[in-house]
Amino acid sequence: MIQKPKGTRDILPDESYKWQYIEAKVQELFKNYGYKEIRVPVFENTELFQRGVGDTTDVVQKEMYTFDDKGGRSITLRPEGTAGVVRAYIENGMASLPSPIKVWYNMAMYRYENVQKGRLREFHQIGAEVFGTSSYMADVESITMANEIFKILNIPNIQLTINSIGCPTCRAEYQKALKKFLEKNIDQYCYTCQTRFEKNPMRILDCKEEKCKSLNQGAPIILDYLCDECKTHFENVKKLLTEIGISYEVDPGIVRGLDYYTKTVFEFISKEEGYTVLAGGRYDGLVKELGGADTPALGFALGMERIVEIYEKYNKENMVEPEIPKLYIAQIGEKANSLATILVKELREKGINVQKDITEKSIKAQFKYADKINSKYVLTIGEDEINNNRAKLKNMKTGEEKEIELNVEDILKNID
RNA sequence: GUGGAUGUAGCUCAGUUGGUUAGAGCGCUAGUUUGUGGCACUAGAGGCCGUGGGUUCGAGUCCCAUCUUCCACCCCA
Repeated sequence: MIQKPKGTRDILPDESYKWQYIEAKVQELFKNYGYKEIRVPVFENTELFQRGVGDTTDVVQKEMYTFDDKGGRSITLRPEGTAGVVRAYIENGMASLPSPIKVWYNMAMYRYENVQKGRLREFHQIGAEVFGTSSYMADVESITMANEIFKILNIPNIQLTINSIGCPTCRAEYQKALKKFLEKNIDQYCYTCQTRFEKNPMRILDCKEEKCKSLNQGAPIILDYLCDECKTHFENVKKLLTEIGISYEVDPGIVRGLDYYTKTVFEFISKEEGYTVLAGGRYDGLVKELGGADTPALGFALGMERIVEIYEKYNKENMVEPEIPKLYIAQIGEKANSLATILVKELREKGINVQKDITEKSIKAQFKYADKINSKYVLTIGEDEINNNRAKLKNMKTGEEKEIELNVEDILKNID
């Protein structure tokens, strides 16, 4: 048996309808916020992610599916959505569209990671990006829309945390100050923290070791180092969020793992599951970095596998129902089959979910099958029915049977 | 990349100190007065016991390796 590659999942029929439900809900919400769908390639030139996501990030350094194609080009399966969308924005001159430009996407991502709870090598993200606004109002609108997702899906216990990581100028200042602070006692920190020092010193502030926690007392905080512009921006975001009644927590420890973020960053964390379901932020420098005009932008992405898992947990009672057939036409004999085939075709053309036997089962087995697939009604056709042009329609739930005329109109009238 | 657990029918799992043709429940297929589902009964199909080595007269059972799945670190959605 050939099995699927590590870290991949099949989404079977008994689950896919839940995905469709969530996707439809989210997409409707996005539409009302003025977002339109964008679809971009699964693979891109490797350089896009190296420059966009950042050469030093873990994602680029050790998690990308990269290979040379037969033409010798270095190709990478997208590990995230933003870089490709930004590339498409630049390449297709979308800057000339009325600003702001809002797009959403729903696509698979690929990261060579070790598999664990809520983490796969192929996973799916729905994301939303806005181009052409540097205003804090865009940050708030984006966070508001994200927040709505959990409301419309009836998912509680989600914590919104926000932070500002400043612009390149103030962040550099901060990192200098932080390193200076950490340097004094770096040999007393745990091993992981020591390895974090060069690459990602801000992570040390998030360490759970008691020893490191106490050493971190009095460490400088990014928020104290923000330049005036970044500071005002963040204050405005917080103020408006409060005004419109969205509760949040400021967590100076949030550092997104992708290099392109600036100013506002945010995460929606499931308290039950302990992982982040949705995350995003502003990336004012990315469009320029990838060769476009200097364009402010921001966005977020949510993990489908994670949100489906949580959705199921909280919606056991009022779970969406899978689509079930309205009618099953049971048949006996060849003539009945011909008629059933025609009826089924015509009813389907009218948009009705109707099933019939295509396995040459006995009448009894046909009824069994109709019951298993939860068909609401069963119409039985045999010689007599064809001759009399009347047939019995059975309500499978109540067991009631009534005789109706054997034509599409009368069938439609009797199956509500 | 590191550490820990796991692997027997489609699914959930039994399988006794290594011993003959590997079991159950559910599901699937068919039948139980030959034109009617759910309940009950009967029968059937379906397993190279994750894979590859080794120990042994003999391995689902013991040893080694490897892969998968799950969990944690790192990192992330």
